[in-house]
Amino acid sequence: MLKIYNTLKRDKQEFTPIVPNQVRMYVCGMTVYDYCHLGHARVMVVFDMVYRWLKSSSYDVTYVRNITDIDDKIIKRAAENGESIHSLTQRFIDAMHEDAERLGVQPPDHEPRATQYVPEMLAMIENLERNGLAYQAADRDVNFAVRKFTGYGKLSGKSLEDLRAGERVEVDGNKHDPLDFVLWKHAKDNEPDEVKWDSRWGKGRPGWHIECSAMSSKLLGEHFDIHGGGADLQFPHHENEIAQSEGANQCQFVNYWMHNGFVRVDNEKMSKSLGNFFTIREVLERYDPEVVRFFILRAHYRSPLNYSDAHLDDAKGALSRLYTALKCEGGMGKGVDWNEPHAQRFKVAMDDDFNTAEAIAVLFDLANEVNRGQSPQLASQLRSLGAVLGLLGRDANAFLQGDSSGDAMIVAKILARNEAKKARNYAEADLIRKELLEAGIVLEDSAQGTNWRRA
RNA sequence: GGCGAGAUAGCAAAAUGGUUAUGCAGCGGAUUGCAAAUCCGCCUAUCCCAGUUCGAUUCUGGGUCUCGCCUCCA
Repeated sequence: MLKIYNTLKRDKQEFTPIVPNQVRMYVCGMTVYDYCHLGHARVMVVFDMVYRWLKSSSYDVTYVRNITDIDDKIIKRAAENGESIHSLTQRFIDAMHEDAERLGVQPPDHEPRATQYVPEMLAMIENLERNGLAYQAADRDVNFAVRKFTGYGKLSGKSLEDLRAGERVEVDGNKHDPLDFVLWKHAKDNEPDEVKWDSRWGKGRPGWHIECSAMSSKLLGEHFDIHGGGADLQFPHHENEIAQSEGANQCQFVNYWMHNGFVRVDNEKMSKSLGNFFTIREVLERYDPEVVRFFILRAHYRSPLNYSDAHLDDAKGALSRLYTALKCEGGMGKGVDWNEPHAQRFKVAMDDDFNTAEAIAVLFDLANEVNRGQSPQLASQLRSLGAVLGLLGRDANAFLQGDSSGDAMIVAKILARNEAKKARNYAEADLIRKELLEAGIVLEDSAQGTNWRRA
């Protein structure tokens, strides 16, 4: 029985889908005005893992991850670049897809873009206005009246009083309450036509939060199972989504809220505003994408994850151990035998709020068994369990030898060394091995011959 | 200031009211021409102070420290 930590209840709960055997899941994706960084990689990988586990558990899953392709930063960046909004966002959407694919992230079932759902957003805002929860202010922005929605703060555990006491909310004279947030931004003269849509409140563009409410209810229905995103979206974004969706549709919005922890650098949140981020592509220049995926999944999704080269080096070594065990596999994985003890432990771990750290520990125990008995069956099991997490999909040597440029030279050196060994010229043999080691090539002699891998 | 999360061995990271986490690193042994890989064995741990308990790293209370949200953020 799957249990999920539900932010809404602050507790692990048994997962019961609204419709038996079906799961509808929405995850907040990226705002596309720049390359994705490692924090974005974590969201994509974590919810990809959730998606895979749900499917592996025989659920029929509909997974939606949106793309925010209209917002202040996008407008600003496009203006700076002297390029159109569409050209800018398309460029970074393409880059995001490239990054995601390299990290082994499966495409969601739907990837809606905000700009394609403006009519749905306007319809929702009309609903809110009809229900007395939205108003057009003097500056012609349409705002959500936070005070009119009972239950505001139930996700983030904040009360309106607490929030007001914060005094960090900038006072906007046009809002009835400083905490009211914008649903529809009135068009400014200096903005390009590309970001202006007609509406009964005048030309304008959507606020940030409304897109997720509109797109999720359009694609998944007004009431669905799982909504996820980074922990920083809990407030205000997800809180506001709840207010909008429940305010407009008059029914429960989401049953289970999931939030993943941050990627940190030197114990600090990795973020664009702090400037301490590494883009996915920067990291992938130096590390194998599977190492990065493994690094992310080795921690529990709700825990903080410190990024450093040392930690990625460590992950690389650990993943190499798993691939080394795979060398004795006969064919490729034949599917998981769920009755096998390791698979059962794996399942228990995954069903316990997606405890991938524990599940991966089981993989290492299994690798040890494989190595002890040189069992192709268990090796196949290891590969198949890895596949459930989107790991261990490659040929063992392909992973261990990595970039195969220079293969011919390596093979030639190994042949020369074997000749020297045959002639009992160990000084020469060791010299060749040392040379290769300095080039990052480690040799492994065995009864079957000499194998090599990259250090 | 308000609200929330967390402190586990050299590093990383799970779990648990009593019994091996796991990976990397380290130490000893097997194997090897020597190595590497692998196997066997070992070493390091639960922030501090009270309380509950036969027994707490785990539960409760207090403290210290760290991180996050309260402003755009995955």
